[in-house]
Amino acid sequence: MVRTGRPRSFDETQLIERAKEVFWRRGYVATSMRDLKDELGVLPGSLYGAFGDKHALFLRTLERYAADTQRAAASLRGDGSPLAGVRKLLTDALDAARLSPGRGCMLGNTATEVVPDDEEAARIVRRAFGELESGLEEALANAQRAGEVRGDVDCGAHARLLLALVQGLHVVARAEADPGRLGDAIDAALAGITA
Amino acid sequence: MVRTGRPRSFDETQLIERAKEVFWRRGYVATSMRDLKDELGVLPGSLYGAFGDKHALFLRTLERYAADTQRAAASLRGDGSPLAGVRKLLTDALDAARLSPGRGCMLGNTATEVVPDDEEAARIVRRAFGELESGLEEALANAQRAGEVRGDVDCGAHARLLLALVQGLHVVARAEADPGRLGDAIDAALAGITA
DNA sequence: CTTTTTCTTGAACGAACCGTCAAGAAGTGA
DNA sequence: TCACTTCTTGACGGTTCGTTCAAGAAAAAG
Repeated sequence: MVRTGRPRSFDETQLIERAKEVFWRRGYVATSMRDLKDELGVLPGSLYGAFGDKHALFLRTLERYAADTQRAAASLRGDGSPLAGVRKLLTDALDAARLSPGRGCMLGNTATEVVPDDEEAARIVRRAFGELESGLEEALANAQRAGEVRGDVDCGAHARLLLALVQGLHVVARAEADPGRLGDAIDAALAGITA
Repeated sequence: MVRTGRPRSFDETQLIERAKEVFWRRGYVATSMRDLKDELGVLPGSLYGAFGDKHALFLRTLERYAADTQRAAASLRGDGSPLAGVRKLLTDALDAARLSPGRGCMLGNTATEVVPDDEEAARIVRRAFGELESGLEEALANAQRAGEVRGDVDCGAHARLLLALVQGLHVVARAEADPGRLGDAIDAALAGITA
């Protein structure tokens, strides 16, 4: 069956990408449908027709963000020094916080702002955090096998530490006049486990 | 000059304390003046008369929260094992997250939600984070002198690590089904520096 | 072409928002 | 008691919120 009727004037995927930027920067509650209309250049009727309502659109953008995070976690399994990969994930997070202050990590923002009142958003965030944690744990275990990390280190516990550290860096960097000052916190976290 | 006119029917300090709970739990934007009216049992006219507007009342509650945090940071300078004090501060944070899920740390919540658009709130959060950081650094230095922490540890860097860890624990705990699982992240953070 | 279907447009809706205000209540000072 | 001051009360205004909808536009199907 071929699809009939007037075609969409916008690309849905691209629209979600741009809506993601808005929700990421401003948060769920503070972003109004008027904001989205202005920033996306799409009138309310079309937005509601394509996505349902504000909450559904938000979940779509959050899922997209989570998918990006999953890709970053998966790249930890790539080749090269596992420990260097872990360090890169941490410094990338801090660099992002330095370059785009006031944006943070959308998963952390969502955990803080909407998770208490939104079980669907909670599931997405929980899964993304879980993937990040297990990706870090695997990478640390690989680094351990490669002799980059001391043998007595609890990789699971350290993965949780690093996950919390990433989220904490995003939070603290927002209030810091010079977020670069936090770089040595990453060194400190890794100094304790390197062989 | 003695104060004339009808006296307040409520205790201002107590009201700020209760308003703090509401803002802490729900955040700034999501808390309406109607919510405050209902939870505090004080009508709008009195609230505006006593505090000015919603933003001013919020800053009062944030300052109170920051003062509590400062007290916690100051208690790190108390007697007893400095390292044990540091550990207690971390485990207390996690316990709070376990006992009151969906509340987090009001400083971190504010850093995420309102700091990008509110320089006054930013100053309060920045100062509180600074006090926490320097309190942790002092405690670590004391622990180092007492031989509880290895001599080659950079106490400033590790203080920043622990500050970010506390904030990160609050964030990650919100999405975690069993926040207690994060306890070993604290162990991991301290295992790397103990003598 | 006509019909049918889908999308776009932008005005409009009820609800909720923050903040105000006039009237009454409850104190102090003389 | 009578002024005077301050606080309380709750209705109200102007704005913004998320959402809907009727009318017109643009494509496919026959």
